[in-house]
Amino acid sequence: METKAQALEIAKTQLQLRGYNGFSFQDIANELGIKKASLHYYFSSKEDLGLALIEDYAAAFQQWADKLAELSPYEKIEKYILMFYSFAQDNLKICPAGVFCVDFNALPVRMQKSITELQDTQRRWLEKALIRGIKDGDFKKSLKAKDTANLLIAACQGGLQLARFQDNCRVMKSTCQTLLDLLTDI
Amino acid sequence: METKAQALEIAKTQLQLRGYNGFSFQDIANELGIKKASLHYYFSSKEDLGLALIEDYAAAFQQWADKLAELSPYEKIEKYILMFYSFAQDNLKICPAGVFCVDFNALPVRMQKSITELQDTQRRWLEKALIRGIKDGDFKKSLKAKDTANLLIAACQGGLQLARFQDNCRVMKSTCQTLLDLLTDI
DNA sequence: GTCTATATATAGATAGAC
DNA sequence: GTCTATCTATATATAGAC
Repeated sequence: METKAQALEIAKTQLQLRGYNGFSFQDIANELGIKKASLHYYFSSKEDLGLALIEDYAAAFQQWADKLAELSPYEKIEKYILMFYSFAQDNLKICPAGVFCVDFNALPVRMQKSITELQDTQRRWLEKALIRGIKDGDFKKSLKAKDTANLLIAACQGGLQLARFQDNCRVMKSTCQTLLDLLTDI
Repeated sequence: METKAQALEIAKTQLQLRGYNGFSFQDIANELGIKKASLHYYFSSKEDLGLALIEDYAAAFQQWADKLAELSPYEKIEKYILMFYSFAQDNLKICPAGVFCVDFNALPVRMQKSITELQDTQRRWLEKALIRGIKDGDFKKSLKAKDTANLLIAACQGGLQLARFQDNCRVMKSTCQTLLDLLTDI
């Protein structure tokens, strides 16, 4: 399964650097040093590869979230932002959701479903942390958890795009920090 | 110039619905009822079309901004959000910058420059409005104009993506309204 | 300005040998 | 598992007729 895992890693990088239509089996094969036809042994179609990518991201998020179970709501939100920031730090990558959103209407239905599911999972995770955080006083009492979760996601995804345009990953961090300050009572 | 303008309109719609690599000369030609080869009379290459698209957006923004000269800083920001919201209302379109950001690394250099220029223009416009708005008390005194401008752009672009995923344009509006409330002292 | 015809490149995908 | 060879579809792009 070594080759399959390697192929997935390469695909993930390409996806976040050049978009879903911005890389091909050929690109992955080149980097892997095999022929593109060989890749069909692991992924019968590009849709198949696309689904594997999304599942991989979903599994990684689940694993990541499990590790943070003991942290405070505020710390969880901080870590969430840092997870996205680590994308920007790595060659100004943007997030997979931002990538798939663009050609969403042109994607196979199964991929559309898988992506929205992943987004829903993340939004619910944020919302849950925010509900407790608002109650505990980590965040402003006046906030609505649902709207705030959406705003956080938007700031992260939008922040990554700003970083790429401005060729400076710190822009993403300061943008999200500005929001974080606004969410806490000062 | 009628046909050229029509082609640009179709391209703009396709761009915001399916991404830059998500439509072809063929698609435009079909909708226009001509042959794809004929389009090369107006746009010698897809890069040429891409540049025309960006210039078109830039001109539209300039025109839009000029009309708002008399408004208060707060009203300007409100209008800025509404401009993006009108994208979401129209078949859950996302913004051109969000589209081009994804395949940015795969785009011709001239397009990259043109896009970042457009983004810079919008950011400077926001920043200028915010500097006055913060001074006038429209917005919180503690805000930094530059960071706030970035946060607003991120919320708009990210909000459009959320709307598409959640298949609900109002999500974009409530997300930005949540931010707007945070930016004003309440 | 628009057409037909064609060139060229590349994508995703399959068949079958090794 | 990986290869060669091949198929089909589609993209951008050009030449030249009308």
